[in-house]
Amino acid sequence: MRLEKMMNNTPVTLKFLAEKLKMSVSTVSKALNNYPTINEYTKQRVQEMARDLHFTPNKSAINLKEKRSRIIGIILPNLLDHFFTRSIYGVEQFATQNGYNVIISQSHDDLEKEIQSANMLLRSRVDGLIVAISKHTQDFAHLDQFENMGIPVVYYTRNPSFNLSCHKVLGNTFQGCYQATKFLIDRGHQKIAYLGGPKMINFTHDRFNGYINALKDNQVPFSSELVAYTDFDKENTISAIKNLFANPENMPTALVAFKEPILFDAIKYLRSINHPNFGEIECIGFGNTSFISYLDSPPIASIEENPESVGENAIKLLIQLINKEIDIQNYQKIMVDCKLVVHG
Amino acid sequence: MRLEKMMNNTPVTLKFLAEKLKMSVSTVSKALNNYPTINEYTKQRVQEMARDLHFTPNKSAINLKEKRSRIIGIILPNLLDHFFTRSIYGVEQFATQNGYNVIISQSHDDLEKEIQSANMLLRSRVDGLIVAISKHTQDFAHLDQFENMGIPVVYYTRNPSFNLSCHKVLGNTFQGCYQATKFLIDRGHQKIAYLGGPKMINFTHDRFNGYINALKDNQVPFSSELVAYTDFDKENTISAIKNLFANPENMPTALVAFKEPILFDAIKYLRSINHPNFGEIECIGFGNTSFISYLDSPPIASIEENPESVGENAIKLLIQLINKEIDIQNYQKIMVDCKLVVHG
DNA sequence: ACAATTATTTCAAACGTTTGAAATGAGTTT
DNA sequence: AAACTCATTTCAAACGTTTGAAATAATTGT
Repeated sequence: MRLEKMMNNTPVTLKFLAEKLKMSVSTVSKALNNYPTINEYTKQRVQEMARDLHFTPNKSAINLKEKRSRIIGIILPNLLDHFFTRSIYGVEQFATQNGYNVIISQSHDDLEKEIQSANMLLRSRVDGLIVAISKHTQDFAHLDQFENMGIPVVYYTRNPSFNLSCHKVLGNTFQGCYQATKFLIDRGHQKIAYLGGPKMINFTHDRFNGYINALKDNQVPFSSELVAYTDFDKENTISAIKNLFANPENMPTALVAFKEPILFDAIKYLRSINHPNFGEIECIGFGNTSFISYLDSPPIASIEENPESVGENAIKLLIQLINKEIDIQNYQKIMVDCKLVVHG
Repeated sequence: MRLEKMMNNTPVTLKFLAEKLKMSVSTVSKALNNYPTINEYTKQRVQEMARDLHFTPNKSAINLKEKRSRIIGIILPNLLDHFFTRSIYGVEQFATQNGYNVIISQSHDDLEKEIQSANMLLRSRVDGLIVAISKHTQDFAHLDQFENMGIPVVYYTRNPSFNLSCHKVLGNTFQGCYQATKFLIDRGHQKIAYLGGPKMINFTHDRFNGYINALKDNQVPFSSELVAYTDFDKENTISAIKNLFANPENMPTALVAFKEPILFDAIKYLRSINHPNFGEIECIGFGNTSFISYLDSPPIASIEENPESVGENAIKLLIQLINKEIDIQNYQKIMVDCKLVVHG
């Protein structure tokens, strides 16, 4: 009988179960949902039949009826950056514990694709959205739509710097950079170079401020010669490094870098030119990449951004917003501390 | 007026548009779907109003009516392995081009989680499923459900070795390993060690066969001393390497490894013990990790598995199955060639 | 002016659930 | 035996769409 059903591909619905059991659809529904008004024996019969016939409730129908999907949407630039994949882990963990499923969508740092993803998730009537915006997102109409429909949005990591009226969960990148700089100072460094990231990214400045403040608080003189900026392009990184190490009078003995891949390019270059002090230069970057253990001249430490924790904070906030435990207009800003991991 | 609507949070539906426009719901629906029987002017009015009021069709309702979701499910072990994230890229690309959206779900190599993911996707009535099974998947009931409901499933990369009756898309790991071994032979190596992966993984043997056949075809003598197996545990890799390099009479000059992270552990170990021939040993592993450029003693080449292409082949096959261009029972097996990438 | 044609709009049912209200049935009480 | 409980089941409407058939309106030909 099961086979028949499957052969002609009529899906098993409540109605089908009801006919088989000669009872009404509502009894079947209530039995499966364990309503107290349904007789125990009836429940048993229904549940057994449902199991035997592999009844699978149709989520579309339920969503339609319940006016919610129990789906959380995530939009992020890409899945190749371990920061994001690790953050997803934190989101998923807590989401599934709370009965939510997660749809992940990549923007590939393309605004058009981000808009498409947003529209798709809106049509799917996600109950909430977690988003790390693309590099090029200036206009937020496609994301504002959600709030306009009462669907809460939490921005994480990459977020609209100027626009204060939104929920944010961010790595405390100031604190991370401060800590790293302080660590190097404590190890006796007085000439600490800072290699910053793209100036458009909003936390570039926070990181720089962490560096500056650590110097100041520890009476280490600041020199603008020791600061340079790059992006993720190798050539630019090399020319930035050339500048930093240009003045023999003011030669850095340590380096704090915006992100590990950039740092690796820098280290590689310094070694390739056989820089005289290469062995003594101590480096730290944001990231804590697992590959560090394979490097011959590894950074002395990493600034671990705790992406899982960032993700977890984002989903926790989002669920509170969904449950209206926090008013959607009561905009929150959560900072997640970084941790300095010293490599051994 | 829009604001009112949004304030009391009544979502904009076809019915709402119809009332505003004083026409029937079906006219509105047909106008939005550009039915030829609807008057041009009416279409304009409807579309304008829909735009102004930010009408967003409810996908659940559409899915329910159309009995399909235009969603493809993907289940894979995790997102930290770049093989998988790169393969997703291939899937997404082609899927969105064909009007499908993608839901990604991680099993974390846990059977229980894989079952949950499968059930979730089944309830969501995905139109098709692409899956790389977990390490521990022996029983396939949770995946067979899909085919029983007429939903096609394509297994990719990790797949049930014994069970022939399923659709598969695989990297041609035999060819990849053959090519790598041949490359080393052509460079004059006669003592090529082979470091294999976990024996449970089904393509471990294919790779070994690639190695063996390349030796045979080129009249290089095979020695079982030159073969060892490990898993992803560093300790086991080191003891495997110790065995491979134990006999001074039979010292390898080259090494083919199952996967790059394993190879990196091996290289690291060999250097750490200051192996006398370290500089001459040429290594190749599966993967083509982007970090290779930062290593001091990088592999001479990588076996690029073309994950994007594997993903693309999987989704193409799946869509053909969904469209019934290929019969669901007509099980396909597609092999995607690897490419040897020589590092420069 | 009237039928015949064509263009356009509306009706109504369906998709698979959920759920409060109404109906039924079986005991209990008087 | 009528009235009242209480447990259990069923009814019926609703969620937001789509779509073939039926209805209506507009246009044409005679």
